[in-house]
Amino acid sequence: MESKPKPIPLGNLAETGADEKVERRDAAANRTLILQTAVALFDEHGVSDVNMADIAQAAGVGKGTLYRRFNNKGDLCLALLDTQMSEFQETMLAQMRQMTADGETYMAQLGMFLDALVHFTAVHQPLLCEIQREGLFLLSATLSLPHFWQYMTVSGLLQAATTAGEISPELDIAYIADALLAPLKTDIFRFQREVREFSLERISAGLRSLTAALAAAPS
Amino acid sequence: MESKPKPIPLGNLAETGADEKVERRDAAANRTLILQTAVALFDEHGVSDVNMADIAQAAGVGKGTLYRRFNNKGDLCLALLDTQMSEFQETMLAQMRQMTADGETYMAQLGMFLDALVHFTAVHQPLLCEIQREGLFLLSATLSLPHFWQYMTVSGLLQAATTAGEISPELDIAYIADALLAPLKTDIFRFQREVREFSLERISAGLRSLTAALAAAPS
DNA sequence: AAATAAAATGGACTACAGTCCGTTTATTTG
DNA sequence: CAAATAAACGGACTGTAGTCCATTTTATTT
Repeated sequence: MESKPKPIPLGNLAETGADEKVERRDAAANRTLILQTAVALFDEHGVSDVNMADIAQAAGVGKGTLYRRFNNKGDLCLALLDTQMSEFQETMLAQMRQMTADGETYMAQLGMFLDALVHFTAVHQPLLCEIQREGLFLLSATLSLPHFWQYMTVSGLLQAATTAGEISPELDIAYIADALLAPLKTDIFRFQREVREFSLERISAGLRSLTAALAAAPS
Repeated sequence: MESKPKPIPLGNLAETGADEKVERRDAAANRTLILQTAVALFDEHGVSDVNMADIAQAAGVGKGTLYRRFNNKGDLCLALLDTQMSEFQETMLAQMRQMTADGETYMAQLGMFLDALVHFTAVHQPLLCEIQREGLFLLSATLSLPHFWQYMTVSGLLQAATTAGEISPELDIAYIADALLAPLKTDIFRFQREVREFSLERISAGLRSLTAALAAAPS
């Protein structure tokens, strides 16, 4: 368990190593072609109404080529979200650093993070929905990138809060981190938005009330 | 919003009305035949390794017949779970009545209910997994039966706890009820069990710590 | 520049979900 | 009991995900 007050998620979410073989020129060209085509189709018809065959055809490549780059639609969507996830991450880290400098509590930082995450989830819902449809979530923890770094951030902040005495040391941080993020999984999030018709503010407030309860409970 | 201290979920989960047309004899026979066949196949190969065509063939009926009774695999699994859900429900209601009689708090009852639900989820995980795979969850709130009555129970208890002054009246009960149930959705539950390797006790304890925090926080 | 090896390509192919509709069977009515 | 009607039936059919592999393209070596 990391006990550093400041969690440091991985930098670039897509390529981790340095010894990665360079991609052949035609392959690289096709990757960008596919991504651009996918964006165009998604914009026109909506993410859920576009299938892999459509993308392959529109991009003028075979299905084999498409699947060579992206194992499934979720994988492709993950690639489309990569940049924005990195930016969001950067912004959050900066904000948290600032708040620490301003003497704000870690639980306050957690509240801020969850608020921001609610908005991020709302904005990117269609892509996140596809990303989460796959078993991506299950594969060896490391592989659901979105959940992974969200989890790292939340558990890092909870750990820091524990060390700082803001919450009880009895709490199971690993569990609580998952549990706080659970209602932001797209199926539940969509259910709350579309069926229960909760506003984003209501969802944010609900999550905050949970963190507030944790902070207020006796150790 | 129901403010009764005791939530009363619907009795029989499958058939609600009284004016339901009687099923033709061959249809009824096929339904039981299909269900029995499905159970046998599920037992032999595991729920996830059996598809609808397999079931139809093993039962000696056409796919059309199968789909006429059950819209999809999740629907079929829901039918298989119907009895056990009703029993679980009955047991819980009885237990809660007893606890109320013994002067236990509603939040204590909530803890008990969540504990039991963790075990129920673990035992029936494969079926629940199929049930939740479908958009069943999304359709008009009423239609995800498992979630629906779990939600009714939890929100009912929270409401009662509020009235009894056990938790802050500021809390958004509808939100909290969803949020407490969210980590028991099968994708997250399986992730915690299989990847994080959490024990059932750890999961129960984690949920309890959340309810405890709610109960302990000032109003 | 030609030969070779490795990687990439396209589209046919398999597998499964779910639909459709012409035929059969149970039930009701006369 | 026979005819009429409505429900149920079976399996062919469509649509989509994802795999496979013979062929083509790129990069490397001589």
